Amino acid sequence: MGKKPTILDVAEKANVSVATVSRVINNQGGVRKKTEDDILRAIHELNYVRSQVARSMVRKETKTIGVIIPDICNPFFPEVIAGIEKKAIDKNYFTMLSSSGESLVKEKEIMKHFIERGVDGVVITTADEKGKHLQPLMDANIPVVAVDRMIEEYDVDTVLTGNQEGSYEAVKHLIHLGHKKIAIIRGPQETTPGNERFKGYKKALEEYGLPLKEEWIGEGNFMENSGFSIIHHFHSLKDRPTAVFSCNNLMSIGALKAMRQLNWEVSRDVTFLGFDDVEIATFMKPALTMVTRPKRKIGELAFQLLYERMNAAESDHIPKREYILTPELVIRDASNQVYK
Amino acid sequence: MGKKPTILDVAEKANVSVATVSRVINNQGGVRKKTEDDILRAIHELNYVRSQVARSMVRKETKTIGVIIPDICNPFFPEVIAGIEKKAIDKNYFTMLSSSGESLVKEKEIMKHFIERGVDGVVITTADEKGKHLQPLMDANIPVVAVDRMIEEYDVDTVLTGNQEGSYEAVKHLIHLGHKKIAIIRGPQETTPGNERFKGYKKALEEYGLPLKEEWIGEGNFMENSGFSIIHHFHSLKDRPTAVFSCNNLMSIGALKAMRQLNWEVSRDVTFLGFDDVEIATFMKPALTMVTRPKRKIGELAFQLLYERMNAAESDHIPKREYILTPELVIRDASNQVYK
DNA sequence: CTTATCAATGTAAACGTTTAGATTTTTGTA
DNA sequence: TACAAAAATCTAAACGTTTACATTGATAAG
Repeated sequence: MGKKPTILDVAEKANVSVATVSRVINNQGGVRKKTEDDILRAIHELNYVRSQVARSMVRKETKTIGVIIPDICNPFFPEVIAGIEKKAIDKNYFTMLSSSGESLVKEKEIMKHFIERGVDGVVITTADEKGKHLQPLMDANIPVVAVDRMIEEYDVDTVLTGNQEGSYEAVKHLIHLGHKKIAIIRGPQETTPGNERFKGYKKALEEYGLPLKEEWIGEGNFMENSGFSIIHHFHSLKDRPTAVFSCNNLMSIGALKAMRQLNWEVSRDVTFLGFDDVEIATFMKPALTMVTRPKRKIGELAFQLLYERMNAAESDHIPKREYILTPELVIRDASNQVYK
Repeated sequence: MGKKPTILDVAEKANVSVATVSRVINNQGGVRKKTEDDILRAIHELNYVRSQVARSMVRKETKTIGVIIPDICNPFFPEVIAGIEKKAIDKNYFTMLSSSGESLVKEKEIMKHFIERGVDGVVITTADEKGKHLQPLMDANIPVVAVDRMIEEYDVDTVLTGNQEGSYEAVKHLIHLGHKKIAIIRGPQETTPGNERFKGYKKALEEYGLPLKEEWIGEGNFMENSGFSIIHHFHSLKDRPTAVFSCNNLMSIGALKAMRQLNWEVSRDVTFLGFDDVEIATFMKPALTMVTRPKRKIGELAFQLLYERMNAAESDHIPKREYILTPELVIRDASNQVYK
C-alpha cells in the first residue's frame, strides 16, 4: 500500500504543472482539451482523490457545518436534521452532528471543537437561550442559525414555530369542544418553547373567561418522566381537569402512559391534546388531535439561512432574520366528542 | 475583525518558537513552568484556537468518522447514532452523518466525499450488502464497520443482531400462544435482516410442523407502506392468518394502521408481533409483545471496533470481527391471550 | 517579418500546524 | 571552576492544495 497519490503525482504523470491539474479538477477552464484528457487519465490511473483538508487550509473554508441539538433521540430532531442535511448536501456541504444532552458545559465543548475544526457555520438548538456562551462563535466570525430556541444575546438568524399561536389554537379548540377545566403540562419557563406555549394557553383561557388554576399547571421539563408524574398529580386532584394540554412530544408520551396506567381513559374520562405529534396519537381510538410542526421545512430553512450568510460577501451586512413557521392543528377523531 | 491568530502570533507574543507553543498545546511536557505560563497567557490574550485542519494536514488524521445510514427518520437509527457519537466524543472524535435514502448512487457519492475529507473511519449501514462499491474506502485504507447489514465483498468488522434468532423466538412465542396460522411481513430477501428474519420464521414453523403457506408471506420493503398494503392483502384472504409477524418497525406501524382501518382488531381478531419495538406497542390495549434490540449498544460497539482499527499500528493485523448481539422478546399483555 | 495580444501553462508562495534534528541553556558532578 | 549530561528550546522542512503572477507559445495585425 504505497502512499496516497497527490496532485504532484498527477502532474508528473501527465507532464504538466500542479497548477494545471488544479485547474482541471476545479474545472476553471482555460486548459487545452488534450491536456485535460491527459490529466483526467492520470487521475484515473493513479486513483487520485484530492485532499479536502489541504484544500480547506488554503481556501479557509471546510464546506462543513456543525449542528448542535439537545438530543437526537427526541423524535422532533431527526426530521429537522434530515431537512438540514438534504439541503446541505445539495450545496456540497457536510454536516457534523453532536448532542449536548441539554448540558451547557457539553454545548460549549462541542462549540470549541467545531471552531477548531473550522466549520463554516453552525445550526444550534441551544441548551441556554441567553446565549452568552456563543461568544466564541461570534469571535471566530462563524454564522449561526438558531432553531426552535432563540438566542437572546446576539443577533442571529432564527427559525421558530409559532409556539404561542400553536398552543393558543390548541386550547381554543379544547374550549370549543366544551371544556372548561383545562390543565397544562408545561415546559421550563426559561425556554422559549416552554414560555410561549404557556402564554398561548393563558391567552386562550383569558379570552374565554376561564380560570387559570394553579393546580392545573404542571411544571414539566420536556422529558417523558415529567409528563408521567404530572398526570399522576392531576389524577389525584379533588377537582380533576377534563382536558389536558401537553407542551411537547416526550411529555405527551409520558402522560399517555400514565393515563393508561391509571385507567384514566383518554377521550372518555379526559381529553388529551399535545404540542408536537406523536406516533401513538394516530393509533389511539379515537385518534388524537395534535399540534404538528413542519419539521423538515424547519431544517431546510435553517440551512438556507446559514448558507446565505456563509456565502455573503464580507461587505454586505445581512440584518438578523427571524422566521416563525406556522404549526398546524391536525384534527382527528377525538375532536368529534362533545362535552358539556 | 482582524485575522485569526495563529500559533506564530502566540509564539511571538510569548517570545518563544512555534515548536514550544506546539508542545504546550499538545501537552507533551518538556517545557519550563514559566515558559508554559507565558504561552498560556498569550493564548488566552490572543484568544487563540488551534486549527484542526492544519493539524490534520500534517498528522494525516482528522479525528473524524463518517456515518452512512439509509434514513435518519427510521427510529432505529437515532439511538444507534447516539451510541456511536457518545463513544466517539469520549475519544475526541467527531461524527459526520449522512443519509443515503437506500440509494447506492447516493451512498457512493457520500463515500467519495468522506474520502476526500479524510475521515479516519466509516460506520455504514449499506444500501447494498454486496459491498463492491466500498472499494474506494479499501483503496484509501480507511477502516470500516458495518452495522445491521453485512458487507459480503470485504472482511470488515460487523455488528449485527441475532436476526434469525430474534424472529425464531418471536414466532415460537406465537406458536406457544396457540397460533397455527402465522403470516409474515418480510423484508427484501437480498438484505441480511430481510433474509435472516425470514429464516427464523421458517425454522420455527418447520420445527413445529406448521405449513409455510405462500399466501401468508407478504413481500415488504421495510417501509411503512408495504406493511400497510400487506395487511390489506392478508385481510382479504379466505383463510386469514390468526397471527402476523412483521419484520421491522416501519412495516409494523403501517400494518397496525391498516388493521385499525380495517377494524381487524389486534389481539382480539389477530395477534401482532413485530421485530423492533415501536412506541405504540406500549399503548395498545393490550400492550403488544415485541422483539427489541440493544440499539445504543450497537452504536457503542460499532465505534469501539472502529476505534481499535483506527488506532492499530500498521503492523498488527486485526482479523475480521463479527458481533451478533442478542435481541430480546419483550413480553407484554398481549401474550396472556390464549388461542386454540 | 515584427510586434502586440491572447491563450495555455508554469513557478513559487502561501495556508497553520507538527516534528526530527540541531542548538542552546541548565544542572549536576568532579 | 570546568565539563558532561540532561533539559529546554529553536530551526526548518514537511503536509497537499490554491492562486497571483510570470512565462511561453501561438495568432493576428500592421
